[in-house]
Amino acid sequence: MGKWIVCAAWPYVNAVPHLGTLIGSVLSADVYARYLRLKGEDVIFVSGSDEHGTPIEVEARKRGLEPKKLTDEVHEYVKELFKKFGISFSNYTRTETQTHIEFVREFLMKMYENGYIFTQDIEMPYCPKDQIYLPDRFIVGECPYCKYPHARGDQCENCGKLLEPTQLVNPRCVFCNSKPEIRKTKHWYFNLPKLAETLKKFIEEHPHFPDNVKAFCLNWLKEGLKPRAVTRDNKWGIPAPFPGAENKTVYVWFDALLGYISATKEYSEKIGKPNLWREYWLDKNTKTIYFIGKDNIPFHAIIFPAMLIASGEGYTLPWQIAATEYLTFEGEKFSKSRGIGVWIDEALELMDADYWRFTLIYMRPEVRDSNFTWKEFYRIVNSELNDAIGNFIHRVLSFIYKNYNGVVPKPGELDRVDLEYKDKIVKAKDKVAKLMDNNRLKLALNEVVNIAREGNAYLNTKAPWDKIKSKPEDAATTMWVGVNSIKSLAILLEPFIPFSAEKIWNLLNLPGSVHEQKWDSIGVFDIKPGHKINKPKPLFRKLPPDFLKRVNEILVKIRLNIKRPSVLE
RNA sequence: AGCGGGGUAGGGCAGCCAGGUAGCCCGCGGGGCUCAUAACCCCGAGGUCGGUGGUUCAAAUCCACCCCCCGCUACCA
Repeated sequence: MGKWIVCAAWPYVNAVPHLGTLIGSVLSADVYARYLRLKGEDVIFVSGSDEHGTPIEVEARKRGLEPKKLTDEVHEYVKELFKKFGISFSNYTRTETQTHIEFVREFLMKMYENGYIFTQDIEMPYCPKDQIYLPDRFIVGECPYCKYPHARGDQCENCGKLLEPTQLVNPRCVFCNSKPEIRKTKHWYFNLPKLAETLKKFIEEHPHFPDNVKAFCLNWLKEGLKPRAVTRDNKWGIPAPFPGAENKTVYVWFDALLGYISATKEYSEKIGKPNLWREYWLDKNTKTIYFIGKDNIPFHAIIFPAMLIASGEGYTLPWQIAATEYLTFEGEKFSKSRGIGVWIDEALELMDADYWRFTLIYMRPEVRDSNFTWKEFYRIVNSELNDAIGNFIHRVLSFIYKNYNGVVPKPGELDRVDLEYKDKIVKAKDKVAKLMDNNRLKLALNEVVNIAREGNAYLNTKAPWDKIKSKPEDAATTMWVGVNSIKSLAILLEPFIPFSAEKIWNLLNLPGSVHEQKWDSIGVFDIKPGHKINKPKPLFRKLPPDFLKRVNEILVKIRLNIKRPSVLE
């Protein structure tokens, strides 16, 4: 048994997360954390709301609110949604907690004391009307190359050229359209180049990072690391701890990444063992795994390890980075402003959590972007979840219920077909585990569905509905194998669809909870003859044939009626 | 533009790192079954594996170039 910290990227709470955010970080991490627990590992699973930074400050200002008021409400709302999705966090917190703020300030001071922080004056565009310094992309103007009038300060979306804000013709503040002026300001920088060699070694010699993460990072390193500003002139954020930096705040990335540690610390405090977090984070044998989207790789594979090293405290460095590609929605990018996509609160109004968990993992963008379509959603719910899994379970349980009064019959000797099916389940235990270990959650789930498919084929081959008349002992054997395989199936399904797995456990009338079972008990057929099961009822319902025609209309209604925090209206 | 990843039957995906007559699910055509939620099972049709060239006895797999999609390019997070 080993110590694990499972980390899910912190959702930025300027809005309700959409399905892509869910599958990329929080949901994938939950599946993995649940799997580890079944394996008997010692797991702390953390995440939280990332609530600082310019976009939130601006979003709040637009609504005439204090940023804290905005994030207070959105945080509570999102936290509750994740609970409904069955995300089994040890601690889901936020970056505005006292624990986090103090931790970040102390941590950055250690980096400072160790000589990794220096200051530099730079010139930044400043909006005199809004009284904020403007990041490049918050300045718009005409592209000097293609004359596109809405080019951003970092890049023209029309011609794709990379730009400097000073190149824009007629530059304007994206919020109020005033002309930005250039002001000089002092900032505190993290001396990344100082760690270039150490980081190169860390990544090159890393035994677990996937090839794409390695290649990406080594390329970054090859081009040379640049110092990175740790401070911002924003009002909203954690006050920078450095001497002379009293009016600055901490750049949101240096704050959010440390949340993984501070959330563990807070968890320790909550359970009354305030020093427990050290036993995890300061132990080199603790495995930390980060579930993130592909855009986040450099922050987790380079900047975060660099910070951990610079602190000099001996924190355990990332053990694995499980980066997903992107989920698109009906062929387009999710877009809040254009209303493209489904947001996780709306999703729950439409279907229960397990339907989403199942379909999203089934579509998980593991090696390339994948596309969410309602057609595919409909197909996966109806043919995979319902027909393959739900129906297999229901056929076995209702057969036992009707023919044996719900009592598991006494099996005869297992024949070749019985043994072959049992063997498939035993093999699936290792097959699924191996895929999970390699972060191929989608393929792992597919293997689990295969067990149900094989189960259906097994039933057809054995035809207990005939045998119960001609050779009752054989029908009894089939049902004993069937009910035991369903027990294994429940455990295999637990990481993916925990609510339904628990329902199966209850239908089987087994003691305790499926969540507390052991992975190694998969393939162990220990339900004894004479065991009484509960009255079966179908686990899932199918989407109606007109679903695809009606889904947009349904969604419109959901959007009209949904109760979001007032700050988001 | 540079760097990274991807392009495999109508749809969704695996195989590629360790080359050996292309595999899974859905859909489609045919058959079977009737325990089960019109569910289940079996058989079949359907692909010159983005393009071109190369290495090799043999290339989806290795190499080169090209086309298309996605991401990153350090002050969005």
